[in-house]
Amino acid sequence: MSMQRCCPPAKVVETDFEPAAALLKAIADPYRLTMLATLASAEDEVCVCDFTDALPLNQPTVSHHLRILREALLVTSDRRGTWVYYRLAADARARLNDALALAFQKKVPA
Amino acid sequence: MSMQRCCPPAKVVETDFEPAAALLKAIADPYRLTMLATLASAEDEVCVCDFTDALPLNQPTVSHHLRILREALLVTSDRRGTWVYYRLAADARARLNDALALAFQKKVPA
DNA sequence: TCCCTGTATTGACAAATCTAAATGCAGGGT
DNA sequence: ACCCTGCATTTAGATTTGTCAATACAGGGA
Repeated sequence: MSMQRCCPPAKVVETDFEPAAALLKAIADPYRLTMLATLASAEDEVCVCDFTDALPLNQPTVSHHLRILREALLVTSDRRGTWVYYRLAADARARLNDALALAFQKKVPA
Repeated sequence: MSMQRCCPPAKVVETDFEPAAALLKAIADPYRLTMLATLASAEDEVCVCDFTDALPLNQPTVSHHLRILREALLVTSDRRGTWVYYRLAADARARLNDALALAFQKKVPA
């Protein structure tokens, strides 16, 4: 005869996780985490030149990673003269926490 | 004459972010976030068939995403008869929080 | 003005990722 | 034994991502 059902059918969540996934993807890279951690640790702006000096990456690659963080609105940039300084966005940590929380929120009680 | 230095040289963090980045990369996908959220919301195991039914993905693709979560140790699987059930790893949330915290920890006071 | 330095962008390439078709495997029913 | 169903793996193709070389741009100094 027919096999039993596998289980009480579980309800697959229907939230749109595209924005959260995009945000998490922006930080899912060792060099970008290094940049974020440096900005967080500095609690102040950091010159691009510090990254190009310290990281084993060419300057365009550093720019590329910073751009990804910038477009995710996790950092802001400020040019003063020849140099460009990056700063952690004020809500960076909160937005990442929220992305995690979105995935891990418990079932809403009916 | 010589230009001034850009700034008091900022100290770029030297932590190894490879593991944290790998963990974050495992969840940086909308479908995998959906799966995690479903497992978290269910607070119980979920049959693979629920995902293949609910998601606009073919079965091998569902298996692929589940494998990535499994290899990141974010979920566990358990076959019972024909069906395979997935469950959120007990420390999944904690490990992700730790990955974030690693990036955002403040400068250690000297 | 011209040059020089720091940063961003463009273009090209290799590697990784996502997806699906085909196939393999495990376990239950007959 | 055989078949059927659910899931995993393999293979292949398209897209995305990370990297660098070359180039462009911005701003300061001479």
